[in-house]
Amino acid sequence: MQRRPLLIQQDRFIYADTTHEEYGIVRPILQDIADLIKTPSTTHIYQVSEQSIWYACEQGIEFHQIKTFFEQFGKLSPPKPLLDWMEQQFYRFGLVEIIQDNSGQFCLRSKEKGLIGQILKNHDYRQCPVEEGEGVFIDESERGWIKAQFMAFDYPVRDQGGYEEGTPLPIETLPAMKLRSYQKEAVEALLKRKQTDGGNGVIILPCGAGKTIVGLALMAELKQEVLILTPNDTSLRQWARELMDKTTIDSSKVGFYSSTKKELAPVTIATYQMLTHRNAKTKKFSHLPTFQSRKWGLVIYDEVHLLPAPLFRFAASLQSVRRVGLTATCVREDKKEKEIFSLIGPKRYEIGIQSLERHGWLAHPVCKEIKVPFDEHKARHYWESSKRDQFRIASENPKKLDVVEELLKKHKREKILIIGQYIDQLEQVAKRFSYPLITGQTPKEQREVLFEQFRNSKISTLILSRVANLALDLPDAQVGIQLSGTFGSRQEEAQRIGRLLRPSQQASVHFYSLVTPFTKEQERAMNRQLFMVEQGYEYESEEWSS
DNA sequence: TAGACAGGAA
DNA sequence: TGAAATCCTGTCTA
Repeated sequence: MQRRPLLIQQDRFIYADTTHEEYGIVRPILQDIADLIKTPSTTHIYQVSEQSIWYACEQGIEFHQIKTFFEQFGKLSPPKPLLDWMEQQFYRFGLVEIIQDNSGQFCLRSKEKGLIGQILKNHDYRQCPVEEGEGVFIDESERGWIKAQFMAFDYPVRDQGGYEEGTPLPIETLPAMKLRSYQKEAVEALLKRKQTDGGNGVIILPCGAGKTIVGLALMAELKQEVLILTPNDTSLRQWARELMDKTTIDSSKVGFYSSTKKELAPVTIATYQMLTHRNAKTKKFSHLPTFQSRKWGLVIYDEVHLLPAPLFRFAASLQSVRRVGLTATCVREDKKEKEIFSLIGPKRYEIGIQSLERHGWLAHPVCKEIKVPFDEHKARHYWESSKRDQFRIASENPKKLDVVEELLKKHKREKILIIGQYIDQLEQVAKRFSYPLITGQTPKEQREVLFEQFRNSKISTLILSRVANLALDLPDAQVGIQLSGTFGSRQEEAQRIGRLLRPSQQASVHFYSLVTPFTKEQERAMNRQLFMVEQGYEYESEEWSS
């Protein structure tokens, strides 16, 4: 009993001993049923959540299998309350369904009597006959709303209502576009159960793994009109470019719907903000109705983790349309994860950096955390400052610049990106090392010029503010130096490392994270690093001394 | 008709 | 927790 790797607690936390010989066996299973929360030294702390269990259900895992797993690898026998709670979650999954009967009417049915009335209080629905439990007829347009209501009470509804077909659109991918094996798998995972609940969901692929390609392949499979929603202008253009390059579609069939142009076309690419915009006086959505007027066969939510809350209503109104969310990061940190689960769909496909690296599609990342202590003067300043200012003071630790100097020397033949969060700090770096700095203030043309020079190796090093997080047109680099980061989001880390990992001739790339030890910044940095740990990599830690 | 810029939003 | 970036609309200029 004693020599087992897992400590399973009643509070849904699981402590895994990473030095244990069996950790390699339990890790993949843990990742299927729980979320990684913290990684202090030789322990990985996981947490079981409602969604992590539903995901397991989705994968076809059964309750008794988890129970056996816990019994086999737990130091102690698993706590009964936890098992009961988990069993309850398994029971909830699939308890409520939406189906379409032979006459085309939608029916919401529950295996448990009274549940529908309890959740949809004050709403009268006509009873519909079911073999077990109870059922009511609902209107097609209510599907999204109803699913969201049930989700609010932790009942995930299995939507088997199928889809309406969109307006046909002839589109093929060009022969030159070869799908990689995992891209093919992703497309199949999404479409495998076309008629029921298989045409929607989330696909998780690391940056640089070709999410757009998966989108194009889906379009070519379905051959119906498409609405593509993206977070910004750059990815808007990116989608258009890829469509032109890799499919048979004519540019007259592709429309931009953004601040400058407002075209609706068989393939329409719009920004999220466009859809969320409200009229200042009437408070009504300015553009939503326009989008609802067309018969889409597919809606693609690019970077679905950025889906803004007001858009959930739009998403809810489009439940009869096939939809796919594309993202590079686990959506699960987001408080809105449940809405994405119920309105876009469950995770259908995920592949990690490690498997892509093994096939040579991504470079091998070497991540190092360098601890840069304050000098005495700054240390005093830090401790005397208010809690509010401490994070920034630690982030802007001037000693970090000395480390940057060392790193620049060490990697002088490689292309380097220096990334930071505070403009003041970045300006200091730019001044000291005489490299160009790009911030949100930098005009677009100037950015492009600098990117081009960097690509041609005319400049070896660029200094970037948060513009780096989502800018798709940023060229490849082999070294990333993170001076400071935001309040510990894995997403940010994912984007920044992903930036470097884009397929390149380089076998490995280096990512350095500069952190002031024993400060607020270090706590946050630990959370950010979870991203790579989750992906199966470890950060090496190093103390810097001058 | 296009672009530049200010101001507001989330 | 807070700073920075982005996108939208409307207005002005050429």
